[in-house]
Amino acid sequence: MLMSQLYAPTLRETPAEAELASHRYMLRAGLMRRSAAGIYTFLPLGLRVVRKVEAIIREEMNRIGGQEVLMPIVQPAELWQETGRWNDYGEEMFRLTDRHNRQFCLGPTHEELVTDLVRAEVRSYRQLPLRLYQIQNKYRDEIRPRFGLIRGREFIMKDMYSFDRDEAGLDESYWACYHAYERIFSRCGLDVRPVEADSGAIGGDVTHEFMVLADVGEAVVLYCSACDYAANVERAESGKVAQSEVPPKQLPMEEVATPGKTTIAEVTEFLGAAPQQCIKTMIYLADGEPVAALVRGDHELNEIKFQRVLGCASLELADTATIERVTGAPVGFAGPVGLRIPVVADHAATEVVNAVVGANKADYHIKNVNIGRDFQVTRTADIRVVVAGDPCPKCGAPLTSAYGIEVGQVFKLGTKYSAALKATFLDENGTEQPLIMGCYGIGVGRTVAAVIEQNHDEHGIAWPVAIAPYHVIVVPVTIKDEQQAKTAREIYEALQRADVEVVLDDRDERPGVKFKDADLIGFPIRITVGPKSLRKGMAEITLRKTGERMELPVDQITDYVVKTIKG
RNA sequence: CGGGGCGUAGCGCAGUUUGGCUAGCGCGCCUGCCUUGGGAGCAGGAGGCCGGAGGUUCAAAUCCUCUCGCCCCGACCA
Repeated sequence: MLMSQLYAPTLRETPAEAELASHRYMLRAGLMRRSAAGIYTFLPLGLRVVRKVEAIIREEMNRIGGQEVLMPIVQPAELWQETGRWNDYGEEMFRLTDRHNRQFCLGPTHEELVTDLVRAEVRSYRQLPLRLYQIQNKYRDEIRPRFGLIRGREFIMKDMYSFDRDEAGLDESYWACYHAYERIFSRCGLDVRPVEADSGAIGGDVTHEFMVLADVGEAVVLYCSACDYAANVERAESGKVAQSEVPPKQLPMEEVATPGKTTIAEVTEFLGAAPQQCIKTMIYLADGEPVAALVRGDHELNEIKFQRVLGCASLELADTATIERVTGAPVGFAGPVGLRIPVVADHAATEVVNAVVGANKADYHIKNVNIGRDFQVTRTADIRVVVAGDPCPKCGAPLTSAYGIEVGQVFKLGTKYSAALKATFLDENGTEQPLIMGCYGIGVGRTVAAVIEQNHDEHGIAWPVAIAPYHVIVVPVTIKDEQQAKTAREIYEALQRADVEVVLDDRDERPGVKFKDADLIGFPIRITVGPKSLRKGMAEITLRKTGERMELPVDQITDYVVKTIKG
């Protein structure tokens, strides 16, 4: 490809819309352009990268027995109504109506479609396991699209769906995919960490997310430095915190006036108590019924864990009226003493001796409250947000926290969709069974963005060879110099014959411009043909990632390049 | 959805408070000269219904109303 012909409009200045390195460089290097909020056009260079990531994904999916299909973007409402997700998905679903007033959505995912497809054809255990995947655009009307490809409303996603006859089969599918993902991301040049995660609205119980650790990530992950424990903050658990050996003596309860002090910060300051000495009481509505959650004052409640503990379908903070009704006090003075609703306490909250709690009475708190003596809890569970420094639940070593970009997720779905959609098969005994499903997604665009986050410097992108849009750019310092132009052309053609993906920068630009563009776009290898080396019959090779340079005789360039990109 | 900010040339911005005669600057783009190892220089040039609609006025990028779009922060943790 000739640079003069390549549609890669590079920008000297950063477009105002871009915050992250990946977003900035994808625009500046001419990989993509924005069409609407969270919706992008891929330009030739960007598309080449996307296609390469997809190719790697296809290879690894095929390798574990995946078969590619292509399902529609536009999906009928009926299927989604069958599983209940037409309502459950809410505002995030792009919906449309056709001329006959029939309702459709732009698929945010394809569980319904694929299950519908399979239920019609799969009858027997002999047809299992079945692993189908597809790569295509999906749509979610994100509340706030941002960060370029990382949180878009239209995005390219690979999804695989597995259908097995039993749990053991599902387990096999799941781990086959897990390991395929490790290979995929590693081949893309990413440093990825699989973490235990929450399954959220999709359903199912076992799930891992594949996280690219990066400061700009949207998700928080906790991982252990001593063992292999790693989890999304939504799921992360904490080990037992060591208690002091001699528990302090329990003191008598004492009501204290705390006028207008409704937050932990205000109360601790006013009373001169430590936040760890307080127990926060929060009133929630679980499927409409009030329930109280207790966490230590310096801890935060993890709603996702709390909801899992309660096993309820909906969970939200109670409204002011409900709080006043169940506690008898305005917001800010709730406490466990005398509460007549179910109370769930976090483990750490139950260990506070002589705690400060709300008095369920306006402008009062109670000091020296003790569990067992002064109040009872319905149950104790792990319901708080784990933070860095908390002990690892597996080995007790302190956990570290980091931000991550989620590039993939694997789920064990079980029978949630097959049961709802009556996708069944007959086992050896002739008994009808629901298919056991798993689903496995990779955000393709997000993966590209994540690669840039992990592979860039102040000059631009430094692509890993495996997904670089082109491997090599040949830059004659002065195209008007006949000797340089001729040699550059020869090198370019020799590389093409060797199946190297190469661009010749044939533009009549000053060298600085060409070097800057080469660095910005991020070709892994640059071959400079200039007067200095050419006099000696040589050309210069520069490796983008390391900045390493060397001179090589012109006729050895091809061999060197081939070896470098293969190895 | 709440808060904040922004829409003026392909990109980055000034001008808007205090309305005023030809709407500017830098980069990019086109032509020519010159230059060629890290985004050169000179000269000439093209390109804008000032996001859109309505209103006020002798006069609107500027004031008023409505609308559309985009960016950032937040979304209940007593």
